Amino acid sequence: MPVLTQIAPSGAARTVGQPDALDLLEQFGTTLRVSRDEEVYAEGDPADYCCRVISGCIRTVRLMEDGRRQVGEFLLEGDLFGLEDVGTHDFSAEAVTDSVVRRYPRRMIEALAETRPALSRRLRELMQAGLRAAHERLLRLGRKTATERIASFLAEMDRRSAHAGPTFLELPMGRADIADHLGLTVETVCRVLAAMKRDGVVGIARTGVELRDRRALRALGAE
Amino acid sequence: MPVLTQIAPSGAARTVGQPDALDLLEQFGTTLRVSRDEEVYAEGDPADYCCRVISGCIRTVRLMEDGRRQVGEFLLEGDLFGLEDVGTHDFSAEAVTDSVVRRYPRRMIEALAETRPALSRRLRELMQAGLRAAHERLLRLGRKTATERIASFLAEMDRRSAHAGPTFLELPMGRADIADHLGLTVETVCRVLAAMKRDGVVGIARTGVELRDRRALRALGAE
DNA sequence: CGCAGGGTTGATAGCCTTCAAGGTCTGTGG
DNA sequence: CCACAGACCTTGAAGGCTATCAACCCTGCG
Repeated sequence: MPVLTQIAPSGAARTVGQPDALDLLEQFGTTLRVSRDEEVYAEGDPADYCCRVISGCIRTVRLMEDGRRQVGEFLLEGDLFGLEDVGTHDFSAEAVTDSVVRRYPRRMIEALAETRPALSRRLRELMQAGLRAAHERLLRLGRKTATERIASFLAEMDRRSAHAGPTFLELPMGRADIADHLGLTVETVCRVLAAMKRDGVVGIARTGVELRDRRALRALGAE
Repeated sequence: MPVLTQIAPSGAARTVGQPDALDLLEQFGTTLRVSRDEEVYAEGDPADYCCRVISGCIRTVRLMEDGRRQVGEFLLEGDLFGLEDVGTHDFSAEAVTDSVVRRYPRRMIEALAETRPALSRRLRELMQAGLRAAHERLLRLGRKTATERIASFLAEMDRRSAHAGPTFLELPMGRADIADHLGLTVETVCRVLAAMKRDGVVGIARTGVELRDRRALRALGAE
């Protein structure tokens, strides 16, 4: 099954048949099924593999001694993760929903990158994108209010999602995951979403939000 | 002058004469002098160059409409920056102190990386490190208290610094820069530092802190 | 010697958290 | 098909951490 050629470089749908340098890894990949809340790998595990989300949603998680939790990022269909870890994983990776993950041995990636400039370039591009995203989130956590964080998070998910409906944005993760991603509490996430609903910016469902006013949302996100 | 061979991969002193894949870029580099608060490049500038700190300290900065400011990171001697930007720079880069920066054309880097696996690998390593650092900072901003942020920041700077004295940690940046890096205000930075001083963890000077108790500092940092 | 910029300290306020109590949905078993 | 249990979500009240506002201090420099 030519899984990878169905999946876009950045997670959006891409023309089937377009070759991707990452396809070079395909023959060394193994498929992994992870059910909801199951770990793909744990913090501290040897970072022998890089992974790619085939379907579902994965979160990276860092846990502090006292239980405080940071969700580093949410990975969607097509996204790679675990690429940055060397030696051991700094964050664990857990399934937000039942997911399928394809796993590639890091040694094989490194070896192939030595002789395949296209792959090497592709990896570099992916990490550049990861860095830019991380810096964006740094601003979000460092200087934005709760409302701005949530608005910009929704806008980000909107951009990254496969756009099932033009107006409904699916959020596979629970409120707690969102809170731990944005440096907030569950209660604040609920309250802010409720306020946005009152203002007619979004409609709220358990599984996602209806984007009633994307312009207002962007404005609230202060981007 | 073989500048690069004097500078370590990770910013720490390295044996002179050890070849570094980055040396390949050296012939295409140009040296730039930037004085305090001067820009190396602005947000939105075309990202035609990657830079490296030869001496001094650089900060990356993102400004919001209303004046809120996020300092993405501080770059010290040997650090590369601007590596992640494609098209245009997402953050500006400014000199914290009078600095010397070496600048390499991105096209040249890309071109060389195509044929030099060692360089390509090195770039990948640098971005991996950058990603890990960014994720660490995400945890810091998302889930840590003011005291924890400052303690872990000091610990980070201690790790990265060239260790002039074994006990005095130089902080080239002002309190405002630290605040904007940690998502705090100047006043909070001052108060927390004062509290740490009262507790005998650090001594305070305008230009840095004396690390009186590194163990206590790590504990305060909640790492 | 006085000024300017950065640093420090104090008082008050506000945003978000914490603590608490329902409410709602989903899946499971009768 | 329905009832129930538990997880998740939502809403309310009170408190705390950090921001804001304000004043003062210190230090380097013209």
